Parts: sequence; C-alpha cells; structure tokens
Amino acid sequence: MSFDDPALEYQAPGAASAGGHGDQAPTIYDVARVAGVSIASVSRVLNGQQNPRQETRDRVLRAVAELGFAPDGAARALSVRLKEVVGVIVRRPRWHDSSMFADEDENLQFPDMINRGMEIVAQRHGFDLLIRSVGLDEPDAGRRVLALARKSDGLILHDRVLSPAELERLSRQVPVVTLAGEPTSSTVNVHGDNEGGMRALARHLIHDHGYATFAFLAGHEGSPDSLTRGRALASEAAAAGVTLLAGDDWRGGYQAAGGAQAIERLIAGGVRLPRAIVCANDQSAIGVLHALAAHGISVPGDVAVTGFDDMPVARHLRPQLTSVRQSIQDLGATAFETLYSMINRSGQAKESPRGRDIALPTRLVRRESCGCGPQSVKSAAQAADLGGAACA
Amino acid sequence: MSFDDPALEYQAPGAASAGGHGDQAPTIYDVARVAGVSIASVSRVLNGQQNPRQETRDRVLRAVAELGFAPDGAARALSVRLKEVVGVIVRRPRWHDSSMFADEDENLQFPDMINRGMEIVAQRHGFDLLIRSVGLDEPDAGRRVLALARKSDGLILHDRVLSPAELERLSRQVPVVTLAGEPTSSTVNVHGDNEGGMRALARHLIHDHGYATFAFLAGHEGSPDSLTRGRALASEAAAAGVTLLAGDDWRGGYQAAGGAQAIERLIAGGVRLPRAIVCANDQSAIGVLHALAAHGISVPGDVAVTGFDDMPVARHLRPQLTSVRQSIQDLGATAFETLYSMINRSGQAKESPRGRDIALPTRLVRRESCGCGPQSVKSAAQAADLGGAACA
DNA sequence: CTTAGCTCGGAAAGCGCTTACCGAAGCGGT
DNA sequence: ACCGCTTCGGTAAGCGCTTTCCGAGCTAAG
Repeated sequence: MSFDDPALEYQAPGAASAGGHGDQAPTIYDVARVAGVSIASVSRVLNGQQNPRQETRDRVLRAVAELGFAPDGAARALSVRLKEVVGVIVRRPRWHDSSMFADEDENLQFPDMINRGMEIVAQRHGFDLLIRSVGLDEPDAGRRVLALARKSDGLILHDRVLSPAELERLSRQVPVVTLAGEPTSSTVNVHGDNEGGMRALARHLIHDHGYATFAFLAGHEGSPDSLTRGRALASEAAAAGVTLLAGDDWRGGYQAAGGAQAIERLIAGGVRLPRAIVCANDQSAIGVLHALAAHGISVPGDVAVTGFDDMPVARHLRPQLTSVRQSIQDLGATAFETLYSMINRSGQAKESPRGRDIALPTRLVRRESCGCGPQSVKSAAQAADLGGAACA
Repeated sequence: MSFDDPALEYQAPGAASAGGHGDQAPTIYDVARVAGVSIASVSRVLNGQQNPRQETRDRVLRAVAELGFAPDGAARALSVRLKEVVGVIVRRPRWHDSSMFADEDENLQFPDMINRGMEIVAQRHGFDLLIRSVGLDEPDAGRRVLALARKSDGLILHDRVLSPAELERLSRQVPVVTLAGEPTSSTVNVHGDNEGGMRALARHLIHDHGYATFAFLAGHEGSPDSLTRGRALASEAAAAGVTLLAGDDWRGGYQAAGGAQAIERLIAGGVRLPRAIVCANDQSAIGVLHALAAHGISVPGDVAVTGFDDMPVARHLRPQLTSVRQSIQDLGATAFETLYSMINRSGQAKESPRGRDIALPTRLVRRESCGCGPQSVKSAAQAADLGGAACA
C-alpha cells in the first residue's frame, strides 16, 4: 500500500461525505507536530515520567485529546517487549465439522465462564484475552498454538490439545498455564479440588441416602478431571462396599448429547440402571435427565442423578441438579494471576519449584436430583451446615 | 480472595536445566544463523515467495523446525500493518462491582455464543479475537475502547457502551461493527430480525392461542433490540385490539434475576397478571418462570410465557420455552465477515454506503410455555411447517 | 570470448514506539 | 561574573519482522 494513494489524502471533517475511517489513526509524530515538541516528549508524558514540565505536558495532552491518539499496540509491544495480551486456547468439539454450528455447542458455557473470570482479573493488569479455538484432532495443533503464543505474552490452555512433548517444548518459549491438564516441569496447572468434591458427593449419596448401586458417567477420554473424579468415586464406593458401574458404556464426553445417548444405549441394551448416576459434569447430567424423562424414569425417585461444576443452569432444571460447585470464575482468575506472575518473573532469577499444581476448593451443593427434598434447596449453605442430616 | 496470597506465586523450576521458558523465543536472526542464510531469505521462505530455491528453502525449514521458530506477532504486525486481531468489546454488568463475581453473571451466555460464532469464522482468515469487557457506566469507556482498537485491526461492539459521538469518532480511526446498536454513517450494525420474529410470535399468541391480555417484559433501557421487539408486539397487539401492558414495572434488564424481581414486585403490588408475558429474551423468561412457579402460578395454564433468542437452555426448562430463534452464531459470523471486508477495503476506494444495517432471519420456535402441547415440541421445524395450525 | 538476461539472496530501510544518552538552558553559590 | 549542578527535551538506537533495491553469479545467445 502506497501513501501516495490519493484515497488516503486527508479528508476535512465534514467532507468526503460519510467519513469511513479512512483518516488513518494518528501516530505519535502527529501528536508531536501538533504539540510542537519531539516524539520523545510525547512518549514521556504518556508514560508517566515526571520529566516533562507542566506546560509541555499540557500541550501534549491537548494534542492527544484533539487527535484522539492512542499508541499502536504492536509498536509499543515491540518496543517494551510486552504485549499485554494472554493467549487462551479453547477446544473446539470436532475438527472443523462441516455442520459448522453443531447445536451441541451449548457446552461452550463452561470454558466461557472461566474466560470471564480471567478477563476480569486481566483488566486490572491492563491485559486482554486473545482467544483461539483448536480442534482436538487438528492436524498441527502444535503450530497453531505456537502462533498464538507469539501473539501474546503467555498462554492458558483449557484442554488437553497438546501432547506432553509439545507442551514441554512450547513452555520453553512462553509461560504456560493449563486448566485441565497436569503440571509439567515448566507449566502450572490450575483445577478444582475434584477429589475432595467427589468424595463429599459420594459420601452424601452413600451414607445420607443409602444408595447401593452407582454408575459414573465419564467425561471425554483422557480428561484428567474426569479420571480423578471417577477414581475418587470408586475409592469411596469400594470403601463402603457398594457397586460401581463404569467403563466405555458410561461415557458422556462432557456433553448433553453424549449423556443422553449413553443412557439411550444402555436402556436399549436392556441394562438395569443403578440407583444413582454420578455424571462427570453438569452438562452431561442434563442429557441424562432428559433421556431418563423420555423413558418415564423418575428422578430422583427411581434413579438419582448428580452433576459436577454447578453451572448456573443446574438450578433451573427440574429436578434441580445436585452438583459439586467449583467457583468457575475463580478458576479463570487464578489461572490468569498465576500466568501473570510467570510473565513478570520471566527472565529473572529462578526459584525453587513450588505450587505447580493449584487446587481450588469445591463444595457439595445439594438440590433435588440426588433425592434431597426441596426444603434443603433454599440454602445450600444451610444444608451443608446440617452435616449429614437425613434428607432422603 | 486476595491475589497476594503467596500460594499463587509462580516459582520457576529448579535449575536452568529444566528449561522454564527462560530460553527466550528464537528470532528470525537465530534461524538465519542456523540455516546459514540471511534473514531476508528466511522471511521469504516463510511467506511463500517462490524466490528462494529448493535447497535454501529446505535449509531454512529445517532450522525453523529445529528451533521451533514462529515470527513475533507484534513485529510482524508492525511491518505489514495488519495485526490479524479483531477487538471485541463485551459489556460488563456493573462497573466493577465489589462482589466481583455476581452470580447473575449467567447472562454472559448470549454474548459468548456470538463470540464463538465470530471466532470460528475468524480462524479461516487467520484472525483471533481480543476480548475486553467494559462497564456500561464506566468512567472513560471511550479511552478503553480506543486502546483496544489500537491493539487490533477492527472492533466489534456487543452492546451500546459508547455514545453515538464517541462511536463516530472512533469509527474514523478503525472499522467498527456493532451488534446491538444502530448503524451510523461509518459503522455497520448486525442484528436479528427482531421485527419479523416478534410479529410472528405475537400473531401466534393472539390468533392461534387467542390470548387477549399481554405484557412485554423489556430488556435494559435504551436497548435497540428491546425497543424494536416491544414496538413490534405493540403494533400487532393494537392491530388485533388486545391489551398490552408495558412500562417501567415491566423491565427485566435481560437478566434472570431481573425478570424474577419484576414479577415478584408485580405480584406483591397486587397487579393482575396478563394472560401472556412476552419477555425480551430467554434469560429474563427464565426468571419469570421461576417467580411464577414460586407462586404456584401454572405456565402455560394460567399465564403463558415466551422468550426471545432461543438459547440452548430454552429447551431444558419446564415447561420448555417458546421463543424466537435467531442463529446466534451466525450473528457473530456475520459481524466478523462484515468487519473483515471493511478491514480489507480500508484505505481503498470507498463504495457507496450500502448494507449498513444487516438483519439476519429469525424463526418462531413453539414449545410448551406458550400453551402449545408437547406434541409440537418434537420438531420445531415441523411445527413451523404447519403454518398457523391450532395447538391451544 | 563477450554480454544481455536471468535468478538468488544480501544489505538496508522502514513500521511506530520507548528509552538511553547528551547537549542546552536555568540556577544559586562563591 | 563564572562554574558546577540540575532539569528539560531532542537525537538516535533499537525492538523483530517484511520488502524493496541491487549486486553477484549463472546461462545462453551473438
């Protein structure tokens, strides 16, 4: 593009009819010229040195206001070696599905809430979130992630989209925080206390409700969160001597559709359902609820169902869903804060490896779907205070 | 929660041994050195010129792979004058609420789905989304938006966060597309066909169900979408000679909590509820449903309730929510495509101001909450094909 | 054997900003 | 009235990349 292009010629404010952002954004040189100072002074004023004296300062600020100037992000980033941007990789359900907008995309809710948590904290530090989705089975996810990394100061990975080796490689170049992974020698992982939450839930179902047969509807394969939750449940089940069903039939892939399909298949297969179905997350519990309702199976009367995450929807379902609450936004906020400290520390003296796996507290939220009566719905906190109070 | 908590401090791995991204990302100079060529050649290879011959090309590619090189985004952006980033401004409920994470934040779902639509299309063009939230009553929203603009190639504004004058000013510097606004001389607006959708819904309620008293639960004040929807309903109501309640009592602010509060207030005030409550969006309809249920008012038996947007949750409610579907993701996709073409056209010959207000089709989705029986629930498409078939 | 016509690839000029570095004033002290 | 000290603010050197401009080397034609 040439600047001799007549189309770029300066346009008088009212002229050229409907403007149309052809005016080009003003540069620091424009400001300097209007203010009658050098670009260095402009920069100094804008970056809060105390160097320029009041009068100069005023002239510059007036020019800035008049022109509507703001420094170019790329130029600034190049100069100060800080982009004030963190890259966020979210996982796209399927590698560029031809049915571009699959309806089950409703499951995006969870990652998006996490992002919101990040964003709010990022604000405070002047950072923004650069979002990119990557398909799980995408050809060269590695390259696409790296590319995002070079557009930002650090990366937050929502899901396992990279092999450990790729992750390792990547984290040598940029600070990386994972959300549903496992910490590596150079990355930090942030997650809810799956273990604790699931144990509390399991104990409630086993001891308070006395259920004796269970099933665990897993998330997608290899998900560390799902594995941990499943293991915790299995451990409690074993300790109490109750039956736990699990396996490939019991997989909802974290999605509503997945949960529904799994139940449909099981029912079609003539399997006798357990007394309680513990789902890996709320989303798949929704699907289970639907499939059960479609077959006239009462929840929690015939089968109890529970979720995990306690998304906002959980309380809008009928029956209201018993779940394990994790402060989703805190997950994001913590991930960002962690990354932020890594970014600042980058290149500085390295300290001992500590706190590489951060677990945030979770809390059992009893609602109706586990068999608790509507009375305990009002205040989950209250209910929790009752300890093991019977409610079935 | 305090972020000064030492537990959050990141500590780099023990020695320099384990990596720990202290290695600094390789630059094009590193690649050139390793490959034994000049940086110009590296750049040429990477940017697909046909200039370098095969042997040189191989050497470079080998070096790139070995070092794990990817060009720095800021440097590249500065050079080619294209960041391949579009800024997205979403509206934060309230200007930095002290209760940082208000629970009603569930309403974030809608903008996030739109973003997802954008992101998918942006991928194809190599763009990413830079997200920033701005409070509606934020001190200098204008500056914060401008700053985001300078970090990107164009802006998509979700909500009215800027005054028309600010918008006008901004759009002289960068291409801008709004989602819930009105087109200006230099910005394009993308929105669902509120008018058509609402008219279809109104006619269904009036003619198919024969309801005679209505209320419109508005969104937040000044929202163009809400205004248009309200006007369309009013127009149909007037034409049919049925009663329509509206006004300050009937405002849900697009939120579940808002909808619930409005109903609570009305009931407390002893107001006689209309036969049908038409909500400005699904989110507030959820609140209405809850409030009604809390008072033992049957839906749709006593009062029919409808939403707008047809979010995924709509079909998980009891009763399933009748709504007006707009392809939320298409909204985002279209907004991006529009902006993209503006970005490319930037600086080139300007064309006639045309298509500045883009309306996407909407479609009535009949479920249970309007009074239609569960039989028409199975396939909304089928139901739609039946035309005005009676279902009440 | 010379020279016009190629193709390759290096040197260097920016892109818009920050920030040493340094010369020019302004100031009080002797 | 002169000298060192402190402030101010301009000049210029990058930040890492793309791309124009050219010279070098090679091929093929005269």
